[in-house]
Amino acid sequence: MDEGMSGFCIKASAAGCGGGNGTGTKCGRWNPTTEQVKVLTELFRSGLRTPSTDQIQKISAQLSFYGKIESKNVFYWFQNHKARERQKRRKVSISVHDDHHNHNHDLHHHHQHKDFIRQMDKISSSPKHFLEVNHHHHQVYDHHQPERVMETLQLFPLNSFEEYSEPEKLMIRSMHANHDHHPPLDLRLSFL
Amino acid sequence: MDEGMSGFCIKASAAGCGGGNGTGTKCGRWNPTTEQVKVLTELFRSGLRTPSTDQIQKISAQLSFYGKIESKNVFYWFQNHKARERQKRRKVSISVHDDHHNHNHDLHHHHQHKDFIRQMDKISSSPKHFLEVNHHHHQVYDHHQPERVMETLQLFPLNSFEEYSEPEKLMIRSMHANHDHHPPLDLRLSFL
DNA sequence: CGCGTATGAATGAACG
DNA sequence: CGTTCATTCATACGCG
Repeated sequence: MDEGMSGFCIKASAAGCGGGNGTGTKCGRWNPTTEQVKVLTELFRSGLRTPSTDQIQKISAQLSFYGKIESKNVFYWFQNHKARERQKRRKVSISVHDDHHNHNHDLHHHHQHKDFIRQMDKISSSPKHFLEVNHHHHQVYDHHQPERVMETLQLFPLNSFEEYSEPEKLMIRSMHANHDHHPPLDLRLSFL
Repeated sequence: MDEGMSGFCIKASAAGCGGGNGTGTKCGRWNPTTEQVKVLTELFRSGLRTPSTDQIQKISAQLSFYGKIESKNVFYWFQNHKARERQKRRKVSISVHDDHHNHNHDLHHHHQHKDFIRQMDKISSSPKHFLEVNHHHHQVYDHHQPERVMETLQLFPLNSFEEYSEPEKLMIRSMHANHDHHPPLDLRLSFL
């Protein structure tokens, strides 16, 4: 995943931040200024927890006055702040009422989705090699599909058998019943 | 994605969760190996976005060769990858443009596209409903604060430049309503 | 100077 | 599906 590629900029590219002025602007990750933090904190304290897109953009635009910032930084900031508050809070609450040992939680599995996921587990965790993922034309209502290839990709040095034909794995897009009956296409990852 | 695909990897993903529990490896959640990620990414790149049940099972069966994996992991992976790609693209935001005070240097910028991509904004939340700066109700966790956030919060002494007028990349995408060119909403942090 | 902590960033899992 | 939650990874920073 190119874009998903993440984590960190490789050091080599470190210079690219603000233009490489050597003033210590590191490009690795956003480092909020105290003013930025102050504003964000104040917004948070004012009750804002999950800003919308517009809010995020406005906020980051404003905060850019104090220094380099991107909207994703604002997004992450709120996500993290909220999460950590909850996290800390949770520790406290655990000790608060640590009773319930017999929690008869009526986990209402109220939707197929969950059931579906539930069923889905365990099905294929055994080391079976050999696959033919057939993939015919998946109807794409998605916008661009650069390449609708994936015609013959094989994932491994095929050598094995596999038998997953249980009748109970009818899930996934159960809502759509979008079943592709094994499309006669086996994908082959040649590069592997 | 873990460790960098740039080679130096950091965390050698836990090897064995499935085999035996002896190693005390915490198997809280699936941690894909780089090979698994590579395959999944390749499939995605090949155009696969919403694999069918059968495809999911086949894929996970194959990927199990590289390590523990369940079908639902594959399912979620595609869901997330698809969603995040869209999300990323959807949030083309403004902050990428100038850095007011710091608009110097335009030397050197030859980053690998990787780095370049990083510069782009991404992520944030998108409004499902018409939004106001005011968020109505949200999760169960936060429902204390006076839910009236800043109707009019401005983050600075309003002398800062509002250079939203860059016709170039300024197409903040807002899928729903809520655009009067300038939402009558300008944040004002009175307390600052 | 080497750690422990705070926090930015990423992503698996799940909800509505 | 888009959004949100939870957990983890990576790193900047401060302490001793």
